[in-house]
Amino acid sequence: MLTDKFLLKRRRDRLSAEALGALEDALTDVRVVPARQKLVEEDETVTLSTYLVHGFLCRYVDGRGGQRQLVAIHIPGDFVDLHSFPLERIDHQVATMTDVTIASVRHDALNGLMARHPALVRSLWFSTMLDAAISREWIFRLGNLPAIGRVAHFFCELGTRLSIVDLGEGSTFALPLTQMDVADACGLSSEHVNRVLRQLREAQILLFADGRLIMQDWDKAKSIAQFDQGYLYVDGVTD
Amino acid sequence: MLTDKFLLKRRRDRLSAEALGALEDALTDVRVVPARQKLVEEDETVTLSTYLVHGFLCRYVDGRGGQRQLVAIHIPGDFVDLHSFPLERIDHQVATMTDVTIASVRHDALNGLMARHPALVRSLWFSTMLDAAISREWIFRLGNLPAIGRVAHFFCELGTRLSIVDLGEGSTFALPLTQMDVADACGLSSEHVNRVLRQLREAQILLFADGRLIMQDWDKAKSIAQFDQGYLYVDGVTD
DNA sequence: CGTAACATTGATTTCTGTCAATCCGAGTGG
DNA sequence: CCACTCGGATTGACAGAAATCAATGTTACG
Repeated sequence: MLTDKFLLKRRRDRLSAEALGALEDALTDVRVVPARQKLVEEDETVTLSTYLVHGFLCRYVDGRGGQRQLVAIHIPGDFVDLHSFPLERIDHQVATMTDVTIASVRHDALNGLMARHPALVRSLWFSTMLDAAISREWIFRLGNLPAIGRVAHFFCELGTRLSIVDLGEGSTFALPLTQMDVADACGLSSEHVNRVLRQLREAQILLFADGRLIMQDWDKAKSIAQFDQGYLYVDGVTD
Repeated sequence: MLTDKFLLKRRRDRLSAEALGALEDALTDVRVVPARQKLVEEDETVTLSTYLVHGFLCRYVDGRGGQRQLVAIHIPGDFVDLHSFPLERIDHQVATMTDVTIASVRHDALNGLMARHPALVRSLWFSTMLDAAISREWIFRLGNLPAIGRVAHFFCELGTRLSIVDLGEGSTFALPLTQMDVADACGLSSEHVNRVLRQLREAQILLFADGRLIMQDWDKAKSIAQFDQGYLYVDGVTD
């Protein structure tokens, strides 16, 4: 099922099998898109939303000087731009980071779906609020953490999110991003990210290379990152 | 009416008079709270949401070192923590910045309201998505702008938002924040904010003193801030 | 084999934080 | 009415973090 990972461990059980089935059926136009392609342009009026089945996707804002600020990273199970459903227009770019498999839902189909399955409204709204909670944490990361903390926080978040949807084995995660991507997410230069990654590697905290993230010491990483997964709203975890 | 400013110039007309009236009626417990009080604590389970009638309010995350990172500022007409309705728990603190007048809506009342007025769902969801769009812009501000740009961007945003709800006269806005508040929002030290404010003042771009913001040169301010109000979703403005 | 994208390292500059001191205005209490 | 205090604003000197600039290395791939 395409929606296997949708809200996994995040109150997924509040959705009836029927509602989930209806959502699954509304997902059409499953397709593969190659890495590094723009999917949606800023200011576009949007009439459908994208659900990510496989691969990594990002949303970003372009600065004047050609810099790029990532505002979100999406992993399988995420609705990428569901916020465009209430907003109707999008204020940033959406692009693939790796080869991805995506599916689409037409906004008019969503309207019908929600009318028939009221519980779905809450789940979809909740899903967009999860993204918002993650955005807030990114604000904290950028505003309050030094470079090493930002990078550690970024990887703590992604490791945790990947675990939630059962991607990764133990502390090893497939994460085929470049150091430039990490830099764009953390508001740092790629050179500095490189230096920080060396520090983290030498301190045996985490290893990021060859498109793989290995969390060697979660406790130390969380401490440096001031990371607390509460904002990810995992079932049963308040922490 | 309490809800006079709710979604003003933001598709407010999509709400019928009945729906808006029902929302107004659901707002109870109108009260005044003094400046610098916590309203909601992190990790609290929340059963009601706060609507801001008058004054300024903020949401923030505490860092380990006692630093404070603002993640949102709210002005009259904003639902402060409507996101707690789908999330049910809150992952940050809510506090007043000035004396405020607030009203509350019980979440169970919202459920009933939404059942009777389906259009209200979209409006409330939209309102939380506006907050999310602002969060994304804060990420851009913190990740990509130098100090002077961050401060200018912060004031461009607040000036624009205050204009939208008809607060402020011309380019003058009552904005009774401290330099420390600005620092906490922009991820800077208060000393540096002070220096940056002097630069902006000497360049005749903007003036922030005595609880008042005066935008002297919007164009220059927007340019330094790389500010584009598209993300505020003002009716008819795509810009 | 050559090229291009990405990673790595070093030298230097720039920006911003920290520390320390002073200033100012609004209240407060004697 | 005036000294006092306190929170906030201001300024300067200095230290530290991260950007920038410049090379070099490495790998994958056509």
